[in-house]
Amino acid sequence: MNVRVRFCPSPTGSPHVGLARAALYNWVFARHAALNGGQGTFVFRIEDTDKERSTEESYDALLETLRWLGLDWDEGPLTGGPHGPYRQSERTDLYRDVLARLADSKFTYDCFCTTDEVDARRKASGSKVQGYDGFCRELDPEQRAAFEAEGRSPVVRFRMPDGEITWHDLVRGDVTFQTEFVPDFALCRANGDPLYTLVNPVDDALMEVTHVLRGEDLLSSTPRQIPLHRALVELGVSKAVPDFGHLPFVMGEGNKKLSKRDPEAHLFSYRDEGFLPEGLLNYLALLGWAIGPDRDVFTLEEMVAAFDIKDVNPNPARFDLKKAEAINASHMRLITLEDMTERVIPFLQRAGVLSDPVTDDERRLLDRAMPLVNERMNKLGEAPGLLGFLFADEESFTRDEADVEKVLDESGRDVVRATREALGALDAWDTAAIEEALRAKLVEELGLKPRLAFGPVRVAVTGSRISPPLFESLELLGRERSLARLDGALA
RNA sequence: GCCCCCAUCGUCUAGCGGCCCAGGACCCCGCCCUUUCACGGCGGUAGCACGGGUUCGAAUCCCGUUGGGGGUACCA
Repeated sequence: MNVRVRFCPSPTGSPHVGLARAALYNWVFARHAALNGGQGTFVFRIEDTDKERSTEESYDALLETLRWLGLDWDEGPLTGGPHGPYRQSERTDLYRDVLARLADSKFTYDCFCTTDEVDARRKASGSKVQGYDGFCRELDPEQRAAFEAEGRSPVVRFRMPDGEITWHDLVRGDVTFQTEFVPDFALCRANGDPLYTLVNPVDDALMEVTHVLRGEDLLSSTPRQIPLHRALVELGVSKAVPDFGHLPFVMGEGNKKLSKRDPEAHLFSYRDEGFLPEGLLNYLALLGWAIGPDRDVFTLEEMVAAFDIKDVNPNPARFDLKKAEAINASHMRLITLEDMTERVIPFLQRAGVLSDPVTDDERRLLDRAMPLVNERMNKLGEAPGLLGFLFADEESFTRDEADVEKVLDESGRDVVRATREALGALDAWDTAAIEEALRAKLVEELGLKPRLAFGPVRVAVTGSRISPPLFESLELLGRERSLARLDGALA
């Protein structure tokens, strides 16, 4: 099967997770189609016809989103392709041409009505149907001249056919609309600017898109787009009407469609917190699709092999941060230690834990420390909190105030004093020796429970009650610095 | 208002007429492991929205009700 799908966001605002899920499903659908000798093409198109709202910043963010997720596009911005340009703002001539051909064949007509006039007529007639009433459908030359004499310029409307529009939705099955409820819609503004209603189907036609997989919010625009596609086929602009599949919404906390306003929605916040792209992708995939009855962690490749649009669940899914984090955590355990080390470095640099570039000493210490923390992290962003104490010099090292208060009270300080004494007398400085010395001193000699014995030492040395294993940490910190930290805790 | 979509544990889902007094995952709660925190292991609570059909048999098919969501622009 020859499949051409597209991802066509408009560059307004910050990319959100619903967008990423749509990109993922389209991408996977294309890659799956290419698996058994078929062809699958993933087209990336920018819908920036709304000059008011589109921004260059948002355009860049869209590119960055796909790059970060690792969803490569076969045709689109930067890479180009046979159906370019891929930004609608650069395709105006194409739309003008199609518009002219549609008008010549009477698929469209000029409409001079104002919104107020349409509303007034609807009120007068008592019609339940919202939207345009077709008033200008058959304007004669005199009426037209009269409107123009008033200084009005027309919008272009599509002439909706009578009857019903039915399509077999790839995720929902048959969907039917009576066209009496789908009024003639505007394709282009009075000032000549083409609208989404025109450019989206026209580009899908021109770019030979075979399958339109998009959000459910566009379900009700499909009965308008199908007749337009049919018109384009009739005019020879395209060969076929694409198939449609409407993906379920991604909902937020309040059971509302996740919007760009919701903080939960912002894709980059996940990246910045240290989600792995493969972890987020895996979670997003789960919002409407399952790889099997008792499995929910998988790789992109596995998803490509198993994905079928027919298996996509039509009901809306709620975004659950806890589950997203859990899935991400599973992927953290799937990557190698070396890989995780590389990925964690930018987070440590941003937090000021490591220099940029990383020095040789830092690198050596990091390589020794990573095995202590790699299974303790669920997100890359947790690294600075876990490892910071190892890299901090004594001036910048700080302890968590609440932890100090809780653990380093009088008895805690006694423990630290005893520790200082035991470790100060220690010859060898390795994990085994340190553990042996501390157990002998604190547990056996002083009779402390391990929990009470090591807690104060942990806070004294790492600055927190939560840290990598203590004895290993002491070894990595080194004798001098460890003793200095113990002294510092007593000062 | 009108049109359309949706309906299995709190959440994401498996289930496409008998294998289901419904399986997995997250969350939550116990227990084990344990120098903290995580990891890991074991166990537990919890669901087919409701009402009619169809059928020998319904979570699965049909109709209705209720509930939720979206659309209703010279936005996308």
